[in-house]
Amino acid sequence: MQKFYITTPLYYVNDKPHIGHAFATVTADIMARWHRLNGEKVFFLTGTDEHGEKNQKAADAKGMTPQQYVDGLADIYKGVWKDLNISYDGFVRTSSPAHEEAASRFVELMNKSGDIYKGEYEGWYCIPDETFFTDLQLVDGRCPDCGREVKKVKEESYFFKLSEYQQRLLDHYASHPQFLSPELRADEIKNRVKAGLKDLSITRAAIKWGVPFPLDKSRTVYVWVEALVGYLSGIGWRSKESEALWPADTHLVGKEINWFHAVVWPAMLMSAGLQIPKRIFAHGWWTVDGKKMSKSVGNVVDPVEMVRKYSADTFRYFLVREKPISEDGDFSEKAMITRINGELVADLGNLVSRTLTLTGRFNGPIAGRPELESHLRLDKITERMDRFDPFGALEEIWSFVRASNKYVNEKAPWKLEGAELSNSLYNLLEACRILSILVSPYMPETSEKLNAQLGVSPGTLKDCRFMEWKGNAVRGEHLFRKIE
RNA sequence: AGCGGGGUAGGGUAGCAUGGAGUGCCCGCCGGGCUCAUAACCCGGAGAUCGGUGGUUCAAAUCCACCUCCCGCUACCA
Repeated sequence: MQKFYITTPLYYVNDKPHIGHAFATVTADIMARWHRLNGEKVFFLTGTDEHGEKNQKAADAKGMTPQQYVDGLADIYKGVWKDLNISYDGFVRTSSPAHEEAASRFVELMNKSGDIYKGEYEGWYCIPDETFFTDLQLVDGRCPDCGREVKKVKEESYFFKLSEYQQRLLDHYASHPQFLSPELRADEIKNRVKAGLKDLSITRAAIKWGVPFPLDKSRTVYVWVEALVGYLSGIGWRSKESEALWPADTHLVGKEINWFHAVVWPAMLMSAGLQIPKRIFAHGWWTVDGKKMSKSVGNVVDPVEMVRKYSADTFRYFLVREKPISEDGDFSEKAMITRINGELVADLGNLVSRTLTLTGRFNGPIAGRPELESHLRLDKITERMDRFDPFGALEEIWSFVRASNKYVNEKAPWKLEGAELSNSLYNLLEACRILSILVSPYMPETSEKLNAQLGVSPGTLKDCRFMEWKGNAVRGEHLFRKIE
């Protein structure tokens, strides 16, 4: 059986999830559900990145231990994913003992390869922000975040010989064109790697809330290096199951963390002697009402509120329908309402509604010839999904919805009777049944409702063709409520 | 500054690699049809000097050069 292992980023838990987190997680969920429909052995991992100074300080301020503090945050994430109907198979937390052990073991493997050495890190440090910057990042010699003065700091540190992997990385990119996805991000990474790689400092002396560095327990492992290992610890690295799942098929990541996944992570895996994931897919960002989302502007979109207001299915639908996964796009409730009323209510909901009303008026057996089948482009839908394009697949699915609505107008079943009426109903009912399957990764609850009204059991991709009608259709409530 | 991406009807996009009538899609607008359907559905129409200038060519949204505007990334900030 074919397997499919997909991950979301392990979210840094400095706050509750916003639309960006929801977008990545919903997208990964849709892909996971799609591959399950295809009969594959799927493992869908998400989780939280919980170490680092920020969490330690936040915990101190609340008089809690860091562990207590991040426990609460991890629960918030899990709660939101439940609200959004996320079907994850694993949830990895970087503060868990299993993860710490895995991270430690990983560092030891890198060390065995001779890729770790002790050196000195030098950088510009902004004391109030507690952040290091490189020469390039400074703005007029000052902190790019707060504009205050920075201080040159030297710190003893262990390094990973990232620079030695330049050629192997470039070779890998060349021989695995899909690895850097989407294409428009590929050159960005290739050119930067071509320009040369610096070794990566992988320990922190000052940060206590982290995984102890195995070669020198007075330090902790740099959070990034450690968090990446979460993709292994999250599937129980070195267990039988993890052997069958690795390498990951897709790491879905935000474009801002593409570097770590497309450069640092494969180099680390090469060093540790492990296989490289098949695809790193960098997704785009959301603006909100045309503006960059930020707390200070106060336009942060809360997914929980959207679910409460519009339902999980409609919010999920909007997130993947409004823009291509790889592009940036704008979120507004107005745009969402337009999509709900126009595409869900008027296209899909209306198709089901008119089909079931017409069916309800007919008493005879339902059978016919597949006249609508040529409008169903399952090959195109599958091709889009294979390219990690659930947005494009939705376009194809909707062209079938439109063709079906058109079929109703052309056939005018209300004027037909007998075998011709039966034939038109057959086509519409089969179209609805197939649509229910195709839409299920995006809107699982809607698919269930539709199946119940059609009187059919959930199908798989194999059932997405016109067969004999075997359902028992009874008109029920509207699938979607129009937003006035 | 370096590297990368982009500027196509009122808005959003596809098309560009392999040049061939401004061709497609969604929203909005105008008109018509239908009456099964949540005034939903279907058909038709208006609306674009394809960011600008110059070049290559019989022919440029598409290729080349320059200009201009917007955006992203720039590694120890997760």
